[in-house]
Amino acid sequence: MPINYELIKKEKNTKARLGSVKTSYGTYETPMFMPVGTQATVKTLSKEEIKEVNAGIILCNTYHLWLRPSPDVVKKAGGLHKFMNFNGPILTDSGGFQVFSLAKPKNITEDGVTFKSHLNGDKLLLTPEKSIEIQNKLDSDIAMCFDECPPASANYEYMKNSIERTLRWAARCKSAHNNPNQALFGIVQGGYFEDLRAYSAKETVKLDFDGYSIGGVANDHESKSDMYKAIDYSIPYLPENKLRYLMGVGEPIDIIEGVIRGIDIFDCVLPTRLARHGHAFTKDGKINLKNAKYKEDFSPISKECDCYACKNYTKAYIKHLINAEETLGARLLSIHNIRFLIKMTEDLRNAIKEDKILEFKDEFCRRYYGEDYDKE
RNA sequence: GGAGGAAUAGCGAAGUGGUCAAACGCGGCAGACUGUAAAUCUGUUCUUUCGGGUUCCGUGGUUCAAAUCCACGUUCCUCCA
Repeated sequence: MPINYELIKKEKNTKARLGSVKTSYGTYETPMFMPVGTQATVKTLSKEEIKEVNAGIILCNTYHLWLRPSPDVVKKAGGLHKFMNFNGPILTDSGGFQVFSLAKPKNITEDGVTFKSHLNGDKLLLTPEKSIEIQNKLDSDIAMCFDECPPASANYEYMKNSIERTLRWAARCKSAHNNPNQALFGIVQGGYFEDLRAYSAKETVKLDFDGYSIGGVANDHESKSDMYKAIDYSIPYLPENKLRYLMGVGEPIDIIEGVIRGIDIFDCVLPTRLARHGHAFTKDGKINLKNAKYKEDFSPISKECDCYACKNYTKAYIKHLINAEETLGARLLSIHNIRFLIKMTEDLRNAIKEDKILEFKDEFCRRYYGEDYDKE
């Protein structure tokens, strides 16, 4: 068994749960946030910096690594871990999200999905078998089934056909999978339709995967309440003894709401992308260091943050770096933002231990959203 | 001393009689970003009590109408002596 999830404790007042994941690189507690490193790099961070923010698993992408440098190069290097010199667990996304971000609906057939390479325009066919073959070669610790990630706005008819196909693809992924050191996760889809989420979850679980994820959320400017419903519709059918992964979600409040609903792991590009765009998470809300008011602010982003950026640099300096497009600025903010989310999941784990998850949420939101939260 | 050329918004630079408060880029000010085609994209950037007001080196002039044409001046650049 490449990974082993153990449920340690259920929180008293919600569906939140504390768990641990045993991997060949050590044991990690959940809930946990996974930084995204699409192209075999958490953008701007060295492996030492990834470790220093106390990241557990990180995520890389099948589609991107397929195009460049190619799975064969990674295999020759000795697998993803050796290639990127990262000695921690790695999850690879299947390219399913690229079905949403790159492909047009007409490019999706029973066989797979036709992409136009974003690098050189080459016509490419990604199938469940191909995705698994690539992930096998990449030798990640957790592979994801190749799914269609349909837009949230898809109608019932489309969504039903889509999840049926994704289920057939999941079965194909499972039979194609032959890397004994790699776990394989199934993906629940179904948009915001209660019966489709339930159906997708039940049928995916029947196929018996090493863990389950909920996909197709936070991808189409949907409302937060819709997104939370999609989780609520799916969770009851997922087994308690397996890891639950909410794909692509990473706004602080969404992580909290996800944890409350029984999610164990999250991934999101937000902390690193926001960093490159000059924004920083703080307990008092998200701030934009590009704003003129930080020009002479010689205090750290957050006095209560234990990250490298906050211990060593001021807002004024980081603002200057961002304004001057110096890479150190993006790097310091990436370290800070990832650490912020990871620290938040550490705090969430403590709150679960003390059965105080709702209090934690209230306290967090009161500071993060200020008066706006009290009005609700 | 002589001959040419140029002066446009914070900067660079289009525009060479009306459709010009003036393209575009940079800079400035804000906003967006959720399994990364994203160190990207969007808005805004003379002034205003939103009716308008005041602009294209300066001063006069031509014209119904001037950033645009004419005269003089100022400054800068190039070449010749």
